[in-house]
Amino acid sequence: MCGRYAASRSAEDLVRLFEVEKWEPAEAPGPDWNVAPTKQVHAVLDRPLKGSDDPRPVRQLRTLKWGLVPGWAKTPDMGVKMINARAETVHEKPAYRRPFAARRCLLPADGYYEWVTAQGELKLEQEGKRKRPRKQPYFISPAPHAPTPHAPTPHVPASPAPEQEQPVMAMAGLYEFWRDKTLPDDHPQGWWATCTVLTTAAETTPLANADEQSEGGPRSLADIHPRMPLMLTPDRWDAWLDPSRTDSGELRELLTPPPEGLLRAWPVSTDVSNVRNNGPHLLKELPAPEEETLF
DNA sequence: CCAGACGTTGTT
DNA sequence: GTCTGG
DNA sequence: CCAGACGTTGTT
DNA sequence: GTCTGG
Repeated sequence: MCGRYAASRSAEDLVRLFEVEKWEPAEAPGPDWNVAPTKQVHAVLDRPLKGSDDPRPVRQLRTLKWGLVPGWAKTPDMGVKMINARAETVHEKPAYRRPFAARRCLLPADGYYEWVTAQGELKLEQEGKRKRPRKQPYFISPAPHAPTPHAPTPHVPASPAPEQEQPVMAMAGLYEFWRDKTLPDDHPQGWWATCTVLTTAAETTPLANADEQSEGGPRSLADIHPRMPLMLTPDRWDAWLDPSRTDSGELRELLTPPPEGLLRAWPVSTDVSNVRNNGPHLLKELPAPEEETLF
């Protein structure tokens, strides 16, 4: 699944990578290495401009709240549960089918986190020997060879071969609007804009960094967790975002998992487990994880 | 007809 | 055990 | 997703 | 809002 991720890129970088035409710098969330449900996140979407007569969709970078609240929800607390949508069933679920048909987005990330609980820890917990099982967090992100957009970099003519930067992980998402009827019509927070992350079956093939991982570590993403966020490679971004696409079958084809072996994973500090911790150090590989019994 | 769900994941 | 906050 | 709370009253 | 279960 995907219940925590990192999104540290600046709005300016995202604008360049996704060829965004319209965005509000004042609304942009700052870099966040510990994005949790209910937080504000960057989203890329194609939509007619707010308050414009022109119906043409415009590529925008907008700020959404993670946890989709369906338009018909009486209270917004439903969003807490709607942080993920299964790609296999998203076209038919009551909460997701409308946004799937009309409100698709990309959620840019550096990568995401998963927690692995060792078998022995659960045993110790039920025996009352441990109050809570220890969990080893992992950070999973696109390997340097993963496809990256070839958008023109402005103001850098004849630049030398671009240094291999960390590819952006564009997660397939849906967004929705919800009206808070307890607030007056003109209230600035009268409308919520929320989103969810699509998931798919985790890969069972070797990790992109399999060679560098220690002997007892995970060999595939499925070793870490049975589900993973659905990453869209750049060749699918336009089609996924295009609101004029309404054919459910065609849209579902876009949700076939990306080529295998694009992602790498490594253990990170348990600092990430507490949402109050933040910073680039959360992504750092643990030199000596205690994982002998994990896999 | 009305009431109630509407979601995903992991665990035993 | 279950809900809330982040 | 994980961590942390889970409650009320009166007093300074 | 819309579907399912009873």
